[in-house]
Amino acid sequence: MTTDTPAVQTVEWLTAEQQVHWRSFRGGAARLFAALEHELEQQTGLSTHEYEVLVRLSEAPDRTLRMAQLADNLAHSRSRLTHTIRRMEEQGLVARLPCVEDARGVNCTMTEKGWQVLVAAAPSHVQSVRDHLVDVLTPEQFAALGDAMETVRQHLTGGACHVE
Amino acid sequence: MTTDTPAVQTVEWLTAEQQVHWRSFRGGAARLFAALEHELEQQTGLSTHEYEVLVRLSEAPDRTLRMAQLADNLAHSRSRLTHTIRRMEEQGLVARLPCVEDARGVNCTMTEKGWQVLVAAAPSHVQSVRDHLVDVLTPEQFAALGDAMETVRQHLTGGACHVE
DNA sequence: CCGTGGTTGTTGAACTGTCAACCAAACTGT
DNA sequence: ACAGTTTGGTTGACAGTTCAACAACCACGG
Repeated sequence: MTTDTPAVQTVEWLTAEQQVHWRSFRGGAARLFAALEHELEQQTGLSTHEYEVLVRLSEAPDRTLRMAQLADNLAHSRSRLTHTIRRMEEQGLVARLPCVEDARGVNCTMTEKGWQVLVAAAPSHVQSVRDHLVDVLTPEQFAALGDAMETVRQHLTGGACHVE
Repeated sequence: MTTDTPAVQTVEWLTAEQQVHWRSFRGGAARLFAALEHELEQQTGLSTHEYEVLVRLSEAPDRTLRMAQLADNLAHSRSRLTHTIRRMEEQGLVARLPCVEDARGVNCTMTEKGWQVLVAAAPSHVQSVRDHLVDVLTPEQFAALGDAMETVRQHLTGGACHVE
């Protein structure tokens, strides 16, 4: 944006080429995530959010994480996570335990059933990711995609973190 | 789950490197879209879905599209679009008219108010896209991102590509 | 020790999206 | 002409998300 132009348009618009790329990105990402969500749901009964919860827990020490850490990992709001975990607890996939060091805290851990469900779900999900993303691109394209989005992610989480 | 999980399955897992890229992509895209959604909502009161509806209509002949075309453009379900359009109609942003050629059809058109709202919203949204995506990457990175996701999109839509 | 302010997590209401059922109009084949 | 099928769009119930308010707890300075 220019400093002192009182012109009608102080905004720097996207070039035609940039707009094409932006729309490809938005449209492609939306369709990709929708397809993955749909296939995971059909094949395993899990939503991608539930799946991600199980993945994070499976990688944590004692397969346990504080609610806040889990929320940060997933970039979900606290309340959203509370609701998700309550539903998963009802299904027996996870359990909540009070946190010893901090009485405010809640430790979320995955149950044996949760582990089984994850192990059963992972193969088909990985296959979906390969089918619709990894194997569709050249290794160089896929690596470039990952690198670019890592830059975007770090910029969003490092720099001026918006309110909320 | 980690890639060196005992592979009982015959599934081809992601390599460690692929997994890093996949997670960067998923995490970066999720945070990016969340940030854009949040900023657009704060600055203009529109959701990104409503914004996209207005964009598509603004580009169509007579600023009018059939419901099904709009739904396909946005990759939204019919019922979702019906709900969205009903809400936007209540806000006076769009209007629905019966379709002459096909009595089943409904033409959705944007009102003058809808146009004004879009014109007012576009600059800040474009700026958000620049701030969090376009200007964070090199032009080459951004172009590669767009190209890769265009490939993904075409693969998912069966190669049938209507220009967005 | 008390109070103030920040953090952690939950709750319930309002909103948005999903899914299946549905109606009406258009095509299809006989 | 007409039953059967397909397409276009809507509806209502349900599931998931957001938002603001809240309760409980920590941490730090009088």
